[in-house]
Amino acid sequence: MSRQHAEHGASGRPAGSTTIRTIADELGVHPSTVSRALREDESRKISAATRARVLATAEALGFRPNPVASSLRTKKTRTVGLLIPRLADVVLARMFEGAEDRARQLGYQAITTSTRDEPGSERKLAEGLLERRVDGLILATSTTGDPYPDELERRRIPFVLLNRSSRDHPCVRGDDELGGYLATRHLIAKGHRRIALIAGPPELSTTALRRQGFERALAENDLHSDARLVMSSSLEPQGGFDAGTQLLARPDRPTAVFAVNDATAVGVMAAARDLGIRLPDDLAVCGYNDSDLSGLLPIPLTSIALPLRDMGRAAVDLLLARLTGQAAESVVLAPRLIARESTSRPARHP
Amino acid sequence: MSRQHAEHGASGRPAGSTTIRTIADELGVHPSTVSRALREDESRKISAATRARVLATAEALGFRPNPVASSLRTKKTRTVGLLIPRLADVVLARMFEGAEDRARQLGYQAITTSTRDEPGSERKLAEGLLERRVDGLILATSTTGDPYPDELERRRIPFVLLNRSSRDHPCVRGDDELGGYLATRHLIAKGHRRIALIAGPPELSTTALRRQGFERALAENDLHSDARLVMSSSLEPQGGFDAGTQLLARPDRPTAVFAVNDATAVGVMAAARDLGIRLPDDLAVCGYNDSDLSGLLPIPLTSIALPLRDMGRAAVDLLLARLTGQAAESVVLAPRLIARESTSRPARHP
DNA sequence: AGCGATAGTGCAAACGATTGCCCGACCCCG
DNA sequence: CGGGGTCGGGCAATCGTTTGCACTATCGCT
Repeated sequence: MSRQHAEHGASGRPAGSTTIRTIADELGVHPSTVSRALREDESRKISAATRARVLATAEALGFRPNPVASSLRTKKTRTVGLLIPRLADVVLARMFEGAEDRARQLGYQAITTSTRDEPGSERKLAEGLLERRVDGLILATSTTGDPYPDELERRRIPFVLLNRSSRDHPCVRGDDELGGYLATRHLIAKGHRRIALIAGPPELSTTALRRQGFERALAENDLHSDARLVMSSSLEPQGGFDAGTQLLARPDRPTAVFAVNDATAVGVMAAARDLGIRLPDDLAVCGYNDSDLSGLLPIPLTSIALPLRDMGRAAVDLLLARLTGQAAESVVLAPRLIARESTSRPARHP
Repeated sequence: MSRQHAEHGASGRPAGSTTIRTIADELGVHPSTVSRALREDESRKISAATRARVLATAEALGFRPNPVASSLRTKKTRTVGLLIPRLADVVLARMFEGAEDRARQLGYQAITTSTRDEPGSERKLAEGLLERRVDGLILATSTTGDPYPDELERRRIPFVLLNRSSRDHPCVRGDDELGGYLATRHLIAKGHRRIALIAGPPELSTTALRRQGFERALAENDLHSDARLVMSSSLEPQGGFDAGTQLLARPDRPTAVFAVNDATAVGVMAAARDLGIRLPDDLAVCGYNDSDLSGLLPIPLTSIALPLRDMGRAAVDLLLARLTGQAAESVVLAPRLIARESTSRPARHP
């Protein structure tokens, strides 16, 4: 209440100037009493009257509890670490937004770092977060052979996987097998029989499962899977462009392409353009993720939509469940096909 | 050294099990000695011999200092808060990556939250970060009338602005006036005389300055700025589409459009397509930011490139300079025009 | 030889919150 | 009136690190 405090306008005193002790002195009670009064939970050890007084002067003094002190004592930081491959990837960014949002709702802070897909950086960065004493980790980075989740398990460090699964660690992901199936079935329904797959990198669960769905759809329709029509690639547009250029230069080129993400699908479209192949008449293309660009391309792109934001949210929920020792069931969310112009024409067989 | 420690494999003991005190006991010295030995800086108050011994057993015991305890004592968290409008925006995400990277290099942790462009959320989220005791803030969210930076200044809270400037607060940004000028001059050089501007929201320094550059280029070439060819818009593709649809439906429609970002430029291209206007012959389009999509569109988009990652880095450097009380000069980085097919044809005047 | 400087450590008090334990007051009831 | 129970709150230790201060050798210098 002194004059020096009055300077700090709208937002009260500078953060940290008033502590639990200031309040205690003001009221002539013990700091521990203040502490208990401030946290509801404490099994009714505080009279309603003093609690009210504490709350009132806390408010009046603009008290902001110091989470650092609290963390030191409780050994909980109310912080979760989120590791993702690249932030500039729209898909991951959206999951991040969901996660960050949900974490904040629950009184947690999400802290995120991107591994840039550099080898070994997943582990290094995760350890960095652990040194900062995050309560748990969300990994959106793991690959199929990745030993790191196993190690975390052994070390009893709470974590969940996001988007990409590995072994049977708790994971929140889309149903990629189903997504691949839906995409391919859609193309088959349009009459396509020579369907290529831009498969992405093989060591990711996402791409591997989309491929399985692709093959299941082919098999169900008595189409043989032609290994020459399945191309590994990066997940960047350039990868789609390179693979697409090879595929489309073949004499018996495919009439449809399923690309495991939108970025490579865009690359394929660019390759087609350079080869003078017109969409959607001469070639159908289906992507994955339904990034916000899909609908705005000159030829709007058919794609598989995933509830990305919900996935981020669910990952946080799952992790927090693990933190409180509850049973943590993996979550698999359903994808949805969004049909657009890029697959609008029936196949024209040569 | 006991057996229970041996279980934890590759990464040493569980984080937090060995403290400075463990080491002190092991060596028969006082904890304060260990503390001093571990931090180089300490003005040579420790003999090389004991330092070596401390370092050795710290290593052997897998000691990881607890930053929470350290923060409590020093009142520094080595953490900076970064506020950005939307993470799913490629431009911002790239700046974020730069910032996060640089922060880590310097022993800091960047923690990021996105405001989703919701009104009032900048302030609310920033205060949340401050309650978490971040050492400083990087705001990529401020608008021209925004009172929040002024308030932070009054409260003596260290911060810098990123991308968008406000008053003369310390800021790292691209030279948007120059960028707007370069884009427009490029279009003029192609022979265009009726050039429209998709201006974005007027309350951002970025868009306002790009517009100023646009008008300077026109004035230098004795072209009058036609208010009917300047359209406010959102920064989303939809905004470009709407504005573009209006502009291009005019009988005396422009032969070129400068859109203040790539997303709206894509929207304009979509509008042109719907109206049967062909690019690049009937219409030239120039965007801004050179997002990685620009080069992959069916008609690759001419755009203005900014060193986004460097901007993120520079913002961290600037903030840290302020934190250590050094002079903090704002940084303005130069943009670069990347000419592509969307502006490849000379203007054809009706 | 004497004396001040200095290097190297130890000591203990912080930092701000949490929490197990204890204690006094009061109530209820036989 | 006494005993057990409950309620409300105080006490002090604790989390792990940092840092001002005090102390003791050792060293250099006159």
